[in-house]
Amino acid sequence: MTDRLLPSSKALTIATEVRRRIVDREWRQGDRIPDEAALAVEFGVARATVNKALQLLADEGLLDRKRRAGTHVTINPARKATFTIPIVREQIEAAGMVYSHRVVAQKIRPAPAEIAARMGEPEGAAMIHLRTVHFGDAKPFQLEDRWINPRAAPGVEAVDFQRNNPNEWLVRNYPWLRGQLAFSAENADARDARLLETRQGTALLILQRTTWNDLGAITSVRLAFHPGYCMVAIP
Amino acid sequence: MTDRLLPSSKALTIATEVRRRIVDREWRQGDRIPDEAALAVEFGVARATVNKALQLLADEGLLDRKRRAGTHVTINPARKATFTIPIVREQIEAAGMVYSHRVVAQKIRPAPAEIAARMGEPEGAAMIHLRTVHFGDAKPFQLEDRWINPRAAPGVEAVDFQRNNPNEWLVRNYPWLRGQLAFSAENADARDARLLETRQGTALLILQRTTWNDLGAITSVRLAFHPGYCMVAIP
DNA sequence: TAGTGGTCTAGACCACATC
DNA sequence: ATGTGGTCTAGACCACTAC
Repeated sequence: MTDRLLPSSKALTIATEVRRRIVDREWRQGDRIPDEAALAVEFGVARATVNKALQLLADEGLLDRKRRAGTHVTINPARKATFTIPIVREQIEAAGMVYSHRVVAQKIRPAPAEIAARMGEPEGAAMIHLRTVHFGDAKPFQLEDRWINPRAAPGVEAVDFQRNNPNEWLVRNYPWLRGQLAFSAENADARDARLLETRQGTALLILQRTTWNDLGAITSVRLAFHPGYCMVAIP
Repeated sequence: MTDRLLPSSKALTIATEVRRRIVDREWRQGDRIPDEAALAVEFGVARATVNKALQLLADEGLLDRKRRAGTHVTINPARKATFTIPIVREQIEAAGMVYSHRVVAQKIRPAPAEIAARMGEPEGAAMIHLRTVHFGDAKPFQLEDRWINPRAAPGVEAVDFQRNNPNEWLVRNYPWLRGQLAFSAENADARDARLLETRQGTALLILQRTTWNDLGAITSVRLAFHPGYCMVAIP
């Protein structure tokens, strides 16, 4: 009854088995489980292998591990979900549509207070402001409102963003060290509605992202997805 | 200039240094980096330690690793973000507010087609349907519309959800093996608006989640957050 | 077919927190 | 004080795949 596709490594096999014992309630929430040495004997592997398996489950949030106290099944497992930060072009092409984009505005402007604060840069710093619509099969898919800090991304002033997707250019040329990312929902304003070809007031999924490298904030962007868009994560 | 807080382990130190080389463009997108053996010599550690560091960066999406082909800096790094699946009570209490909840509806009902399909259960299967409002300082924070499958969570019929927060009870008693999770935005309908004390049409962030264990789908829930709510992730 | 990463082992030492 | 996990090492064998 417990047979499934076998994970390909010993560590994964052990992780799967331990997960099963937890899900099947052989080991209950709060229980202390056998220590690494004991499990190593039980499974006939080295302790390092058990350690790898249990660290995996601890990362998933299923186990709490502490030196000396041992390993316990998490009582209130606030588990984690991961999602891949989407690249519009790939998203659209993966859906079998033809990708295109149009830059509807590009200007060098002083950063407004809100953006400057979010990026940790002085208010009024000169930045590139871009508004881009991304299309799938000529239907608006995503609206991008981006500020780029030339001091953290030298050379960016010379880029032709009609040819180069701004996100792809940045990510390829200026990898980031640290980022922040938030989801929210907003009612479409007049401009959102016009560019996304929908009605004002429609609920839009908003993804707000800011990234930094050694030199400071690279870029801060607000992505508004077309109505009905759904972003899936993998817990 | 590159001095930062030192990571506490050799593997993390190496990961940090390799990340720095990528961010500082010593190693460019698409470049092949030295193999594990070479880096082990350079850093004066065992190959296993380098392996651990590089696997970490590969998980982050910064490196592509293939046997025989070596390790390359990812060309178009679609990096990952993780967020902790929130537990309402903790969220509210962490914000310094007083948590409370009210079950506004609880019934055993046949699963409607959409829910059954999402859960992979037969249409019309008897399930518990719950509607709960979660409050922070008596202000509506989150609206929960949940279906629970008693066949995957035996004993659930007897639980008093006025006393036990449904999510906490389930998560403590029936850990899940597999889950699905999606974000979207919806305009508040009449009921959403009434329960969240807002206006109809307001944009709401929606989190839709379904979880499974060995016995089948445990629960499927739609969480609607109060207007303006923002969910933060850690890339 | 040979070079690369993936994984495992046996052993070791250490840090930490509980007992 | 002592038992637990955290980490590292040196060595080994294997799987994959680019050459």
